[in-house]
Amino acid sequence: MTNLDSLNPVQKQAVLSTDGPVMILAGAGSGKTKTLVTRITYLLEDKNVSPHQLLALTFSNKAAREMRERIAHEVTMDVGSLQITTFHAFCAKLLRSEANFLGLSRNFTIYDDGESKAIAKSLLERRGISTKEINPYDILSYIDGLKNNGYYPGRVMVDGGEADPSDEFFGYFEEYESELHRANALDFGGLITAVIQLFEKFPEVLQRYQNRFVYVLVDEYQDTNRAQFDLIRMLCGKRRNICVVGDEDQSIYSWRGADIRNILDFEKIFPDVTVLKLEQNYRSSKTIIEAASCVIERNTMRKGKHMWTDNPEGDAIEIVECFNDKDEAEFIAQETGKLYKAGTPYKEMAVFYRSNAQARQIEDSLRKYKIQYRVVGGVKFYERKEIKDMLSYLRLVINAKDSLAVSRIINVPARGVGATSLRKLEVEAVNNNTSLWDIIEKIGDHTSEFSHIKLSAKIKSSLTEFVTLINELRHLDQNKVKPSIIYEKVLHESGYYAFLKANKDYETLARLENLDELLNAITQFEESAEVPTLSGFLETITLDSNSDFDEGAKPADGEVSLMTVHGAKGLEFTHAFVVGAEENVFPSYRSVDSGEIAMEEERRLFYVAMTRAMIKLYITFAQGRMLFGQVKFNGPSRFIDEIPEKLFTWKKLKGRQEDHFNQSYSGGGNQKSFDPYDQSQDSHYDNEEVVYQIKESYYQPKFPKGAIVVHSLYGQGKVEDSEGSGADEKVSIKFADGARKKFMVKFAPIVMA
DNA sequence: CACCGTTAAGTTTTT
DNA sequence: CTTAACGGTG
Repeated sequence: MTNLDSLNPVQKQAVLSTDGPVMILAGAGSGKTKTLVTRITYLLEDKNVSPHQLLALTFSNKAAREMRERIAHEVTMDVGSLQITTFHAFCAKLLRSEANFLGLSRNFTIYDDGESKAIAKSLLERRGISTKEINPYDILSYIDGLKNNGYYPGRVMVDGGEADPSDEFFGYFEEYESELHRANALDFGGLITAVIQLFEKFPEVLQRYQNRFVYVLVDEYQDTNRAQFDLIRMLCGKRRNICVVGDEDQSIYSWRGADIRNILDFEKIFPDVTVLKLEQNYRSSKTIIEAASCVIERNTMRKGKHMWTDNPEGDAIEIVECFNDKDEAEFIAQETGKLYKAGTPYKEMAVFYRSNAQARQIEDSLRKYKIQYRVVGGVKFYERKEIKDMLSYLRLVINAKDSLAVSRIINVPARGVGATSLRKLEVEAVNNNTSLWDIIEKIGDHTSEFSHIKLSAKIKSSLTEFVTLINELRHLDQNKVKPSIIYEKVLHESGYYAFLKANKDYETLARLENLDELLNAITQFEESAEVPTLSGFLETITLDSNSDFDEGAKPADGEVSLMTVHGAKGLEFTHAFVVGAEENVFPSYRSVDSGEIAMEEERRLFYVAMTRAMIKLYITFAQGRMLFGQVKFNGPSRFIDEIPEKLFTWKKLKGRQEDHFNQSYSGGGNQKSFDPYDQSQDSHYDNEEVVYQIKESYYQPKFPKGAIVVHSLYGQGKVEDSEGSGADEKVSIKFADGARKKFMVKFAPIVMA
C-alpha cells in the first residue's frame, strides 16, 4: 500500500481523486512532483492499474526523467511500459507506429526551429522576395501560430483559430506544409497537429488509444497550447480520467504559444472538475513567500491562490542599488564569495537575469574573483555548424527525402556543386514533385528522365560519388551496424574531416573537438539505449537537445548557477540573486509598452524568479546600465515597488567599487603577473595599448617552448610547443593535471610564471 | 565563391 | 556595444 502519511490533506486528496477530471493548481514549492509521483504510485499499487494504461505528459525531458526515476524508486513493479514522456516524444512515437495513415513513412525527420527557418527562407527565395521585404521569422510565427492552435490544412476548427485563406501568409503556410511533406518531415508543432489530424480522420485509431490510456496526467499544464489541449481532450474523451497540474502564476511561455485560457477555462470544458489548490509552500522563508505573493497578486488574470508556509520568518530580502552594471556584477562576485566563506556551497547559489546578454558582465567578475560558476543554457552544442553538418549526413542516411539535409551538405566539403547547380536541382525536384535526392541519384543515369539536366561531367561524377557513399551508409544502417561506426565512416569518407583539417586556424581545433564530442555522444547513446539505432539517436537529440553528455567533472563545492529566469523554472537554491531589476530590463523594454497582458507575464516571471529562493533573496539593480552602446538610467523595476517595505532592506552601494579592486588585486606592481583588472590585457581590439603590445612582440614568441606559464583558469603549465609570433602566436601547454590545451596567445589569459 | 565591410537591430526558447 | 546577415568586391 502506498504510504500517504507524509502528505498534507490537499496533497492526499490530489492523490486519491483518481477518477474524473481533476485540476491541481500547485503553487511554487508546494510539493507538486511529490504529489504526482505518489498519485501514480497509488494508481499502480493500490488501484492495480497496469503501467501500460497510464500516460503522463510533461514538457521537458528533464521533468519526465525525474518523475520516472522517482516512481521507479517507489514501486517494486517493472515500470518499463509506463509512459512518462514529453508531448513531442509521445507524438513522435505514436506517429512512427501509425505513420502509414497520414502518408508519412515511419522514418520521418523532425525539423527543429532552425530548419523550419531555413525552409521559410527558401520559400521566399523561390518567389524572389528578399528577406528585407518579408522577414522569414514573421512567416514562421504565422505558421507556428496556426499550429499552436491545432490547425492543420483543412481542419474544421470548433472554437476559432481557423486559418484565413485570404491572409497574405496563408500561401506560405500551405507551401511550407507541402515542402515538409515532400521531405518526409515534421516540425515540432506538426508533431502535435499530425496526431490531432490522425485522430480526427481515423476515429478507430483514436479509440485504440482511448481504450489503452485509462488515466492521463499532464504536468506543467499552464504551458500547454491549444493544440496540446485538443490532444489531451481527445485522448481522455472516453474515460475522462484526466488530471492536469499547473500554476497559472508560473505561465511564462505564452510567447511560445502557451495559452493560459487552458487553465482559466478548464472548468467550462469539464464542469464536473475537482479543483484542488496546493497552497502550502515547503521551500521558502515566510518573508520570501509573502513578498512574492504581494507581487503576483497584482495580476488580474489568475484563478487566485494564496501561498503560505510554516517555514521560519527568515532574513529580509536584500535590495541592492548599484552604481552601474559593472558594480552590480562586482557585488554578486563579492557576495557569493562571502557566502561561500560563511559555509554556503556554490551550488546552492544562483543568479537569475532577464536576458542572456546580462550574463557576460557577471561572468567576468566571477572569473576575476575565482568563483566557480556555470552558465546554464546558452549556445547549444547541436546548433554548431560542424555538428549540424554531420547530423545532416546521418539524417540523409535515415530519410532519403530530407532535402534540407541534402542542400546543407551537398557541397560540404566542396564538390563543385554551388548555389547555381543546387538551384537547378531544386527546381527540377519541385517541378517533378519529387525529392532532391531522387534527382541527384538518377542524374548520372543516361536512361533516366533527369539525364537532360545540364551539369558538367565533373559535377555529375562527384554527385555519383556522393550518392554511392550515402547508399553504402544506408546499407550499413540497414544491417544494424553501430551508429558510431557509420558516423566515423561519414566523417572520413565524405572528406569532411580532411576538409576541416586543411584549415589550421584556432576555430578548427574547437570544431574537431566538437566532432569528437559528437562521437562521444553517439557512443554513450549506444551504451544506454535498449536498441541503439541511428534513427533513435537522431530523434533523441532533436527532441532532447539538453541530454548533456559533456558534463565534465564538477568542483566539489559545486558552481554558482547563472541562468535566465525562464531557465530557472522548477529549480530551487538556498541563495538567489535576481539581477537587473530595472524598468526596461526586468520588465523587458519590449513589454513595457505592450499592454497589461505582456506586463502580467513579466510579473509572473519576476514571481518565478523570487520563489526560487529558499533562505535568502537578493534583488539588485543598477542606477545606470550600458544598454545598446549607451548608458541608460532606467530606475528600479516596478516589481520592487510591489514588495512591502517591511520585507526588505535597501542597500545603496557607494559609488564605484573599482578602486578597491585595483588596490587588492593589482599584484604589487609586478608587471608580469596576469591582472584581470588591467584593461590593457582585455581583448578589446579598439584599445590602442593592445595593438601596441602585439606589435612590440612581433618578432619573437612571447611564450617560447619550455617556458613555465600560468593560465588564469587552468593554473600552471609548461609550453610544449609554440608556433607563430605576434598576433598569430599559438602555444600548446601541458598543465599540472596532465591536460594538454592549445591557445591563441592573443586571446588566452596566460602569463609567465 | 570566399572574404570583408557595411548595416541594422538588439527578450525569453521546455520540444 | 555587440552580433548577425546582407551585398559588394577581389
